[in-house]
Amino acid sequence: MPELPEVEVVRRGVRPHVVGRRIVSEAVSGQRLRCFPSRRMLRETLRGRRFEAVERRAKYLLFVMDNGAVLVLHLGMTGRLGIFRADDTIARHDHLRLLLDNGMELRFNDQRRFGSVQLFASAKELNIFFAPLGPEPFSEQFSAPYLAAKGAKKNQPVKNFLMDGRVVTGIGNIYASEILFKAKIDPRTPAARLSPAKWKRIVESCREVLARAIEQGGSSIINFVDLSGNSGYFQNELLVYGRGDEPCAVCGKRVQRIVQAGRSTFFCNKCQR
DNA sequence: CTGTTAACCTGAGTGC
DNA sequence: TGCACTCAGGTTAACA
Repeated sequence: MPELPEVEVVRRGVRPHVVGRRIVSEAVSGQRLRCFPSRRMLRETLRGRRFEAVERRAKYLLFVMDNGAVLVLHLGMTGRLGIFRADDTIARHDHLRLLLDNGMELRFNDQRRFGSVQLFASAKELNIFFAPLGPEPFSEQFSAPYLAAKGAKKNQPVKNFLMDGRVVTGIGNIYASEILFKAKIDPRTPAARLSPAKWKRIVESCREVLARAIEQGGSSIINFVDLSGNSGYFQNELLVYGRGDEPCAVCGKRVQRIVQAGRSTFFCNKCQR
């Protein structure tokens, strides 16, 4: 589920609940996630530590602790974070619970277990892990010339190119379709065939679509909710995603659904060339 | 190297 | 009520 906007909404929601608080104890489900630190590692690194900051890189949430360690969460497709009272009922798929020094508990729930939990001892270790990642969409480095250079020899469809975290981070299956609709570019176009002007439209559309989605609290397609359990609103503004066979909002022609690299892509073959 | 497929999981929805 | 099947916001190893 969560792409950049949803992860950013979660970050903004969780930050005021944890920064300045100390971790009293940790509890885990024992269920297998994509990555999960050992109980011992969790205890030794986190117990008694205070949260100093909550940051985001790509679709990862970074909890920076006062000992320099960083707890890194990835929400996968169905991951959620919530703040609960310690005596609130534990839900199915609550995989990590961190009891805070104010009696509240930060809980990470992930139904499909595609999410991950990682611990890094320092920012240096973290940087090694993040080294392969491309730039953030809102960074200066992310520009039309950058994309043109990166895509110069790629025959890969531009939609899949944009979803590659080594190219640019945070764009997933929903926003890739929305961004290309806004930029009026056919998602099947090989990256190498895009003109500088089209790359420029892509960069602008990325920023506009993602910024608007953050403003609207993200998109709730199946189960995304923020820290307070509220849905986002951006799903109401999705122009093509999930609208196969519906009329295009701009020209009225039917929106197409195709499959690219195993994922659904939605687009208007009249508006997007 | 490049690009696609399958696999990792659970659960909701559909059609019979 | 049940069964078989499809699909879902991500990532990544394996494959051609």
